[in-house]
Amino acid sequence: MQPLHLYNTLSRKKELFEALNPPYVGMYVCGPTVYNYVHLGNVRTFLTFDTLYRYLTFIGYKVRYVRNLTDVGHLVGDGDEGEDKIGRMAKLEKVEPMEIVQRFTNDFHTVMGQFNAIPPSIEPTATGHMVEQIEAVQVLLGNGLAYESNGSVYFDIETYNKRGGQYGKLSGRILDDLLNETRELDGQSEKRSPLDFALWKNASPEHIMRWNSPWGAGFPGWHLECTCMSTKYLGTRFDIHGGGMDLKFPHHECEIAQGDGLTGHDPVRYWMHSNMLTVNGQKMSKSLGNSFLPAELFSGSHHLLEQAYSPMTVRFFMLQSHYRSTLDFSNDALKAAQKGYRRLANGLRVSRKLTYAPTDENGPDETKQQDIRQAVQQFYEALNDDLNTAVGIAQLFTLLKYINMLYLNQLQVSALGEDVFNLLKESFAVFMQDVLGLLEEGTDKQPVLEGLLTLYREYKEQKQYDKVDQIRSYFKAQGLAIKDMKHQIDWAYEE
RNA sequence: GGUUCCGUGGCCGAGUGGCUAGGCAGUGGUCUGCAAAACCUCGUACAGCGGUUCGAAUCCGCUCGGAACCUCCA
Repeated sequence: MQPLHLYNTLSRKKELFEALNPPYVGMYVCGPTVYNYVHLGNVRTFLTFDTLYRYLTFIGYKVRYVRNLTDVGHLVGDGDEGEDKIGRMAKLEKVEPMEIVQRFTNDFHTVMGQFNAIPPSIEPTATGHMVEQIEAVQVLLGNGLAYESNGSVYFDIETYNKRGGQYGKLSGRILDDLLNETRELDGQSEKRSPLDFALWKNASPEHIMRWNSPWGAGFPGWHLECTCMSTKYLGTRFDIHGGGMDLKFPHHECEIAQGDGLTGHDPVRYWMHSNMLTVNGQKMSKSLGNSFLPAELFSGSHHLLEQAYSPMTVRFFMLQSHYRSTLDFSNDALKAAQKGYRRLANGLRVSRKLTYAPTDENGPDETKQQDIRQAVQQFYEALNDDLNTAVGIAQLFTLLKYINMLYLNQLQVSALGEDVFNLLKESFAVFMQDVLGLLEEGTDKQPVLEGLLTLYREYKEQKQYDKVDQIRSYFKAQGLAIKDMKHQIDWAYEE
């Protein structure tokens, strides 16, 4: 079997994944700026890396997963000018900046929980690492890779590149082109070059988020926090750095330059980027006005949504595509995903009831055994191939078919043999729940349903079809279906 | 304009030289009080043109169409 390969943005190739210090893996993912609600596009990135985290753990790595919260330094508008996003919200609402941070941090955690994302091992904040950031600026000033100007400190890209740095190598940009294309902006005169980015910004008197520093009161630049927090918790060399594609330039480019300037090398071994969620072919973003919030999705209350969709439907929808492809949101696609997910969820429910209790003397069917073994094998192959969850899910549907056949007595357990039966049952549950993070929804209602079903069986026995139909309508209203099978009666998730 | 990427059957979406991905919808069947569910069956699609090759959706070139980044965004 092919071992795990991951696509490295830096080399533009799928590379064999070799942990720097096995069995440990360090993974850093750029988290949200907590100045507003996360929208569905943001969620895609976090679910991608949640799946990677799950899979790495599943195949035996001990992963330290660090995902930060940006609670200062991310500015509105152009480049290094403009208001702090959180500071602006705080002013608008006349509250403390930390109230803004707390509110949207809470929301973010709630939302990620709804999507069944595992919390990271460490979730550091920029404001909590002011000392580290100031120290980093001092080191870069000492190196001659940064310069102070009017109480602000900028990274000197020209010097960095003269010393062998390759600013632009991650995003495939050439320095001269960047210089020619960069718009001259007002107020950038304190920079030596328009490409230079802020490590520390002088705070104007009305700026409410400010910290004392050797250069006066100010605040850290957005790029610096990730460098400081990733290397603090994962070391000066760590395995994986992830984020959305739109962070490649300039954010991750700047991180490489900072990390290189501080440690003498890029701390990151594998750079990974997840692609965008689009709506009608265009990137979902707040500025385009085509974004919607998870809460709106769950309630269906948005003009782009024809109905409500559950968190697991959305998770399944996202996993059906590859993380490096753009994924276009549409109601038709979501509805299809909902049905597909519900079939799987039903399989999960049903598979728990299956036991190995052969009732005949027939021997195993080698073709079927082989089919199941192969599907299990191909699941690993798919995930090992740069986390190809789409192909992994295809295997799940192969396994589902056998689970359904066993459940409906269309196939006898003896045809599989005990080993393959157990492989089928366990693999399906583990792949779906542990690796892909797809849970069965609405399990709390199940006792009530079971009670109704008992009544249903009685009425059916007595051929009281009007009452039978009544119960069936009730189930239908809950989005469930009653199934009358040869040997038993059960319910299932339907539309 | 520069950089990168994409264009797959009714819809979504994998696949990157020969081997049916998968899901949803649709067809016919088995089963059934009627249904539903489940299972079986059926779809020869790869933007267009040219080239390389024994063979291309997959490689190369051109054309058309779309996107992301280059300015805050996961």
